[in-house]
Amino acid sequence: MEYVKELLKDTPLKATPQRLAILKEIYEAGHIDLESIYKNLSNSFPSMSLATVYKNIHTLKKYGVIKELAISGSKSKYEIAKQKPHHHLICKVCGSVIDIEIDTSFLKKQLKDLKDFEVTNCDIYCYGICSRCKNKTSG
Amino acid sequence: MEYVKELLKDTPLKATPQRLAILKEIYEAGHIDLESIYKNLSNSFPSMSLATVYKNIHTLKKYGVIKELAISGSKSKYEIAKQKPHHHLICKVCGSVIDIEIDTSFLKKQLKDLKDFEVTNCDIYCYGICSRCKNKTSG
DNA sequence: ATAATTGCAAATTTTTTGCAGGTTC
DNA sequence: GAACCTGCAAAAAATTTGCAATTAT
Repeated sequence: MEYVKELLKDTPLKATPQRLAILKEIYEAGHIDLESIYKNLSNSFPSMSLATVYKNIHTLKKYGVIKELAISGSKSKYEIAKQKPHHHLICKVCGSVIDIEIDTSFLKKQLKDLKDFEVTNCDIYCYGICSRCKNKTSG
Repeated sequence: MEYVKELLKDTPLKATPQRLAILKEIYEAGHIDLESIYKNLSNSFPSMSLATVYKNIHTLKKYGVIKELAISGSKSKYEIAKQKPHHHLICKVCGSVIDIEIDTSFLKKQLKDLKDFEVTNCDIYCYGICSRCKNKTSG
């Protein structure tokens, strides 16, 4: 619980048990959608209301504690924001998300000189099939 | 209208006036969200129902005629799928989307040898501020 | 003590569905 | 004429809101 509490230290947000439980869920899952957070917590935290999850996702995103991954064709997933810069592999079959480090110096080079747009950050989503699903299909 | 009709030729989809109007709207807008399609068409096509827009977006996406851009923090936008490969600049202020061609050879090189994932395609979303919004802010 | 947060229930918004009538190929 | 598509209205799902009671700092 201490790790997730740390995540709030630069924000005005209070460390309520509900909020910490939500953060812990995201932290442990790596990437998780809102409804799954709620369902998973319903066991360990029966009083948790869905509205609280919504409100927290909104607030945590607003303060940059978590980051939303908007995934084409399925629900958004959330991850802890403060991590080493990385991008994402997304399995088209099972929907799982895997972090990947990509050297983006080439990209920055290409974007630096745009004259009608000033880029601050890029998200790279790589779609394909994970080894687990691939083995199921071909095996 | 002929251009958008062409887009359906490799699919089993019928060229209804509603469907063509939706495609034309997406084609002309470049990138547009579902509700805007409906609202824009409500003038020129008063009988168009929202359910028809939903059903068409779903079907057109399924057959690869259009592509969904999942944008973190706002509604998905749709674009015509058959275009020269490109990626997207997204203005954080006004939400506008601009196509950009990026040389992704660097990326492919890095993704080719992953052993636990087989990448089929990548989407690059570059966030920042467009010149129009920048001029408003600083001017 | 103060301001923020929760949980609930209700309201709102978004998306899906079933079906009768009409249309495309 | 067969299969598909539309529009409507209703249903279902997702998200937001207001507020009284509670809790963190």
